[in-house]
Formats: sequence, C-alpha cells, structure tokens
Amino acid sequence: MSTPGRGLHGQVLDTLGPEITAGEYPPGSVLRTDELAQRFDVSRSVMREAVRVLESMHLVESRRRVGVTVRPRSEWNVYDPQVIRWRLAGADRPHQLRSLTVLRSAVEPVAAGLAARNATAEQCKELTECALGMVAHSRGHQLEGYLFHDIAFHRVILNASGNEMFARLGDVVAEVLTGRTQHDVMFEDPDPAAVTLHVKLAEAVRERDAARAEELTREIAVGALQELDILAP
Amino acid sequence: MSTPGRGLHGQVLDTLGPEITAGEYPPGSVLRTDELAQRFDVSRSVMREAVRVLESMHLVESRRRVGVTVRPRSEWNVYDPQVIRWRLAGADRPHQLRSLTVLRSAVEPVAAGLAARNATAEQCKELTECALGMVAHSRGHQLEGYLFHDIAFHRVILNASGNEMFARLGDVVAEVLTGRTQHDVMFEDPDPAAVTLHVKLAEAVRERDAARAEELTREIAVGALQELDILAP
DNA sequence: GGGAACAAAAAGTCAGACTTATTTGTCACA
DNA sequence: TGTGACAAATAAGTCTGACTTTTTGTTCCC
Repeated sequence: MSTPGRGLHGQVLDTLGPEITAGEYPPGSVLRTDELAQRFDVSRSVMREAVRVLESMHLVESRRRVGVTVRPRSEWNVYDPQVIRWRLAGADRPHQLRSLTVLRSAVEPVAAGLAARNATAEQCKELTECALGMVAHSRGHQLEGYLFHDIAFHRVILNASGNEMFARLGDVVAEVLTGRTQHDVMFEDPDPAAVTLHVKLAEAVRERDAARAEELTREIAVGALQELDILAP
Repeated sequence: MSTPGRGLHGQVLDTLGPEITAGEYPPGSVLRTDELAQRFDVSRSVMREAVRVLESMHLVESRRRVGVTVRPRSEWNVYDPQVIRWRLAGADRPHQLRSLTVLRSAVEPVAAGLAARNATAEQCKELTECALGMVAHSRGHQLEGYLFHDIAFHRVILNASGNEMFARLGDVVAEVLTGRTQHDVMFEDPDPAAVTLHVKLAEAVRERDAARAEELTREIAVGALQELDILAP
C-alpha cells in the first residue's frame, strides 16, 4: 500500500514518523539533525529532507540554534494520509479509529445525498455491483472479499458526490474499514442489516432519491458508531 | 498569516506552490530540479528540500531519470492547510470556497451536536462572548470585528466537539470566512438572521441541547450555501 | 521483430566547508 | 541590583562538487 521506500529519506520517515506520532518524543522535545543523521546512518542532506517533510506535516518545527522541536498533537496535520497511516499503525489506533468514524458519520450522509443528485450512470452501475459483491461475500467468512467491495462502495459514493474534499476522504475510509476488519471488531460475518442498507442505498442513488440516500447512510453510520461503542443517545 | 519565509526553500515554495496548484503546469508536466534551482537561484540542496515538501503534499512525484512530474488534482492532499491557502489565493478560489463550504455544511452540524454534549463551562462562556461580539459588530460596517468573532465562534464549536479531526478544521473555516468577507460576498452588514442563529446556538450548547444545536447549525450552513448559490432543493 | 547490451539522463547520495540567526552568558555601567 | 551591550557558542541553513544508482531509450545483433 502507498509508496514504500521512495529513497533514503523515505526509509528514515518510515521509522521516525511513527515514533513521533506515537508520542515517543513528547511535544517540545528537541531533536538534532546531526544526531538523527548519525542514528539512521544517512548524510545530513537526506536527514534534512526528511525533517522538511515532517515540518510540512506540522509534526515538528525546525529553528536555528534550537533544533527540531516536536509540536503538540493539536497542531499536526491529522488529515495527511501518511500521518493517519502512522497513527493507525501505532498505539492510539483505537482513538484514531473513533475520530475517523465520527468524521465519516458527519461527511458520508451529505456525500450520499449529493451522490444521488450527481452520480453518473456508470457510477450508479458500479455502486450496484459493489453492493451485490458485498451481498455475495457477506456469509461464510469471506471477509477480504466483503471488505474489498465495501471500500469500493464507499469510494464510489464519495467520488460521485462531485465534491473534491469528500472524494479525497476515500483513502481515509479505506483505512478505517481495513483497520476494522483486520483488528478490532468483526470476528464473524458482517451485520446483515448493514448489508441490506448498502443495497438500499445503491438503489436510492440510482433512483435519485437524495433524502433517502442521506438517511440510509446515516443509519449505516450509526451502525459503525455502535460497533465502536460510540453512543449517540 | 502562517509562517512566511522560513528559509530559502520556503520562499521557493511560496511561488512554486501557488503556480502548481493554479494548474500552471498541467498534470504530467515534468520539471527538472536543476532547472528549478537555476530559475530560483538557489542550490540544488535547497531545491530538493522544496520538492520533497511538494512531494509530501502529493502535488508532484519525483522519479529517477524522469524528473519531477506534476500529479493530477485528484491526488493532491487538498486538506493540507498550505495547499488550501495556495488554492484560495489562486484562480479556482471560487471553486475551492464552494467545496469547503459544502464540507462545513456536513461537519459543523455534527460538531455542534457533540459540542453541546462535551463543551466545558469555559467553552460555553467563550461561545456566548463570541456571539455577543458578533451582535455588537453586526451593524455599521464593522466587518473586521464581526469576522473576528465569527471565526472564534466556529473555532470554539469545533474544538468543543472533542473530536480532533473536527478541531483541525478550525483553520479551514477561518480561511473560508476570511475569504468570504474579503472578496466575494458580504458587501454590506451580515444577515441579521445568521447573527440570531449564532446567539441561539450558543444558548443551545449552554443548555446541552444537542439536537437543537445540530439543527441550528444546519440552518447556519444553509445560509452559507445560499450565499454561494449552492442550492439544496 | 525481439531481445540483450549499452549509453545517456536525471534524481539520489555524500562529504566538507562555510554562513547566519539565535540564544546564552558575561561584563561593565548606571 | 538590574540593565544594557557585546561576545561566544551552537545548531540549522546554504553551497559546491564529485560520485552513485536507477530508469529509459537506442542500437545492434540474432
């Protein structure tokens, strides 16, 4: 997934990024470029490039005569897919999954409503195929196949919304769904009710029923929130 | 605003970033590090750091023997505050404002509902103060003062939601509100109805009425969408 | 025509010297 | 005692040049 080992600086980031996002260096900690370069056995130029990337993610701040200081979590670019991946791979994975699921619950219903208005015929077809795929893999421990179609389904919805901000959350949703299947919940087959809701949603989009599409997605979201014990009483 | 001129590579980005996000180099265009370094009159090391940052934003991809190729817009990290700022400063500013306003309309109602549950006493107080500030500056062309309190208001809501993903949209909302005041709409005093809604929203949060807070925010969002002629029939 | 060897191109890497901003400490002076 | 200016130390920032590596495109031979 993504782009592994695109150069030495990338390899450095693969270990330094997760360390920082895991909170291994508390906010305010100071790193020295030279020391880091030694530790990773790379030249200063390579290390500097890595630091620049971390800086652009607002994970650290580099200042003369001071060093590279770790920023407080509240300033991190938490929408950066790379940061999301690092955090999902670390200790606060549960916390991250919750945050993202709440975000999904806000965004996806609106996106579905827009999709019902804007989806092309091609997208409607894809949506139906995805839903059928989910049905086909909903029984008998075919979790990988189910996941695949689930991700594709939500990606089509987000893309069909016609809003680029929504569309770019496709990767985030994919990470959340993958994470959910791989680790936390879902030991057994997916909830049949959820499968039905997806089928109905595909239908609603096909029939241009925006209000119904939005409402159905809200129900799907409630299910996802409940799975993580995020109550909305 | 933000952090201007943090080193030579930053200055390069200040002009190269906007150029790319403005679509000046169409997707697939190839840039050469050496040429860029010459053009900006900086060393290759500095230029490389700049390219690394653009790469981490998924604006470009750097490959050996090929050069630095511009990626299609659909792959850009459009949630990166820097990218947002660049795009807002460029030609597709209207398009960007629409996308972001739709995003707001999805996120803020849910955030407000959560804020009604999770806001601290301190946050409730701040919210009320902001609302009062908006009222106080709502007449007589005090747009700057109104804007200031409007931004603060929405920032408090997003922070009080307790969800870090929502909280980090504070900057985005600030950019949108600022952009709206500075350029496009709002020649005259703000809509009195909007001001009233904000006051009521502060009240709803104070009274822990999540459903009402959510609904009021939805009404505010509808107003924002209408201002940009984004109809939701 | 297809495949292997070769050449060219551009990014990637490294090492070292030098510059500059910022902090911190010191010392003199009020 | 406090305050200001000045000096030293420090770590990032910058530049240069040489070298390596990967990828692409070409050419040549079968």
